[in-house]
Amino acid sequence: MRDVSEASGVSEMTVSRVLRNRGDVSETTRIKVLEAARTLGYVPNKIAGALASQRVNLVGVVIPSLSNLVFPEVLSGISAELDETGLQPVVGVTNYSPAREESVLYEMLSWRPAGLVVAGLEHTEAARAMLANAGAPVVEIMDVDGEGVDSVVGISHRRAGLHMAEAIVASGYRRIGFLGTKMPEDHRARKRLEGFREGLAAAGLGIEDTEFYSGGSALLKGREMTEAMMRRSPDLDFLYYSNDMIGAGGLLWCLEQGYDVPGRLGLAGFNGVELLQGLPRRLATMDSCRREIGQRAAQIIAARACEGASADAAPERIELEPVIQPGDTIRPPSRG
Amino acid sequence: MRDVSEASGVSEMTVSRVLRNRGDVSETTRIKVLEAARTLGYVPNKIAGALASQRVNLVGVVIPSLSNLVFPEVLSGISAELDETGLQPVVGVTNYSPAREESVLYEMLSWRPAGLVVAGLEHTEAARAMLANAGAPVVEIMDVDGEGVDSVVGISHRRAGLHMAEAIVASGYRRIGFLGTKMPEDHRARKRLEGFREGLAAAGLGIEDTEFYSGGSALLKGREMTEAMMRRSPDLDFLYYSNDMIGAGGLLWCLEQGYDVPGRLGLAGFNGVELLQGLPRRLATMDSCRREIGQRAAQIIAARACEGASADAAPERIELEPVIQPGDTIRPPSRG
DNA sequence: TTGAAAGCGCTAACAA
DNA sequence: TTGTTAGCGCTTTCAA
Repeated sequence: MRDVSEASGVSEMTVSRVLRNRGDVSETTRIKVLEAARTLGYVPNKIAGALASQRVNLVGVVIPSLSNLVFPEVLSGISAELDETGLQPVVGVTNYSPAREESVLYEMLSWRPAGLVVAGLEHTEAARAMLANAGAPVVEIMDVDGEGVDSVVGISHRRAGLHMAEAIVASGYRRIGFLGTKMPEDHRARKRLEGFREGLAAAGLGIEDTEFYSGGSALLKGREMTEAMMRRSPDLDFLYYSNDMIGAGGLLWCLEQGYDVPGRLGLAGFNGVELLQGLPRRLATMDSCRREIGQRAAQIIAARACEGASADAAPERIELEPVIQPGDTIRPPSRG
Repeated sequence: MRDVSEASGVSEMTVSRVLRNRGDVSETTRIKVLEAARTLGYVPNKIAGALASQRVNLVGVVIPSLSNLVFPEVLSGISAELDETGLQPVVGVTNYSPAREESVLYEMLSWRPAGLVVAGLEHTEAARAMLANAGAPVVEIMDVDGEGVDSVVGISHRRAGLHMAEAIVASGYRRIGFLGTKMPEDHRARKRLEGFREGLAAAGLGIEDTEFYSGGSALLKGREMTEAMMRRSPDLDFLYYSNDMIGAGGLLWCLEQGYDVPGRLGLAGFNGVELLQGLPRRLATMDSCRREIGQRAAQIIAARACEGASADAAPERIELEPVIQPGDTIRPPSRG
């Protein structure tokens, strides 16, 4: 900035004011400064600015993975929403490891971000403590089944599973298999499964067979697991998949095998991914509201960051309602 | 830090040394400081640290989109590689807009990042100037067809298109349609198409019909465009898609219609996405080396950032070789 | 092995 | 409308 100040013959303070559109500056000096800045290719140093003003335009976003389509979509919602506010997302990936989450959080907090968006409600004790003392708005996203540190935006995965179970039962299916990921740290998938079991139990039913995978092409795994399960338990009349990709793989396999879907065999996934629209049949699913979750979380951060209302603002708690999209792979509910 | 210093009865300077594992510090004080830091929940302020040391552990990553599967994969490669180096990616999304790219770059440079990874070689003049004067290693990724500002890691999309054309011609296909995105700013898709035309021209052929889309579910668009094209130009014997998702949609449609694939009609996409593995037939494609591109770019940044060898290090230029994966939707080359 | 002084590049607060 | 002063929280450099 010193250079700009000298080149324009204006004090550093006034240069600073021009560059931030702050305070009253005469049009004459404004132009002088801007011109000097441009010809010098001056880029302000936000590190110094942030240190001096105690204001940072960075928002930390902590997610488990980038490979799982779902998180880029959330991130995309966040990024789009923040764009208009001058805030910048900084992404940290935990690979579903609580320990890594802890260190990613520590790293982020050392930049004194304007806000923090973290996937999930389950954290180590140390991570929770950091979030509680972050001195910035924190939004935990994707899940509302549990206690948040500050604000929470998400859906109830437990109820998502429950409702899907009810829909399946209402359609007259009785012998049900479950296929999912082998991920002890995927708490949302676990909660869906728990809710699902609960919903079946209410009708006196249970899951008759399960199949889990990890890694590899989800579409392919869906095929393989479906084949394995139907060979092992040919009497099943419904398969519930923990995500749409494996569900899509299962659907393709079933169609190739000539199964009567949804008559003889019903199928459902989870997430409501765009991909499903191009399949030969639309897989039943449930929208997980990913993009909207990202947007709402970003809005909360932005609102808190812009107003000086950090400490006194009450935590928000937004529960979105995932809706069942029956598609073509579940029978209509049986009457009476 | 002042608190830690007081609580441990050690000078701020020594606290700083302990917290950074720098210089010789007696085990006694080390423990005292660490303990004080832990009980106080102290998180160092990297803003102040960066300002004082003129060192930042942030790496700017500028990509056009997060919705297009491809970029999260690149990002994932970058993130994985940086993890081990203590560097942190900061993502900026341009939505394929050169003007937005310019402002995202400006924003990033104001944080004085340790390095910059930018998708593509096409930038506004101002953006180029910023990159050239970034004072940090810059890696332009995905594309090598053109001049880079500093280092470049990618593939030749022109040659990718060219080679696919050669393979198609070699397999005896003659009446070829092209289906792609309607995106003037997607220079890589444009270059592939140019290379493709060139390859066909070398055999005295041309593209007989084209179809472009924008927005919506790529799989579904692939179906719709394929149907439209085959109704309009039923004599086509090959369809080249600018990405695998629309190719997959096209493949599903063709199979449903009972087309003899690859006998009567050949198909090929681009990217080599994992998804293809679970389709009824493997779509011919070409690996775009996305993850490796991200990794290599991150390696270059990391190497430059760690050594003090910023200014003097020669730019690297890494061209990866995409390989055709013929899958099941292109005939074997016809003999002699 | 430890500490003291100076200052990184900017902005808040106040003065002119 | 503009300028001056002080200092953000750390690290570099030098001295002890």
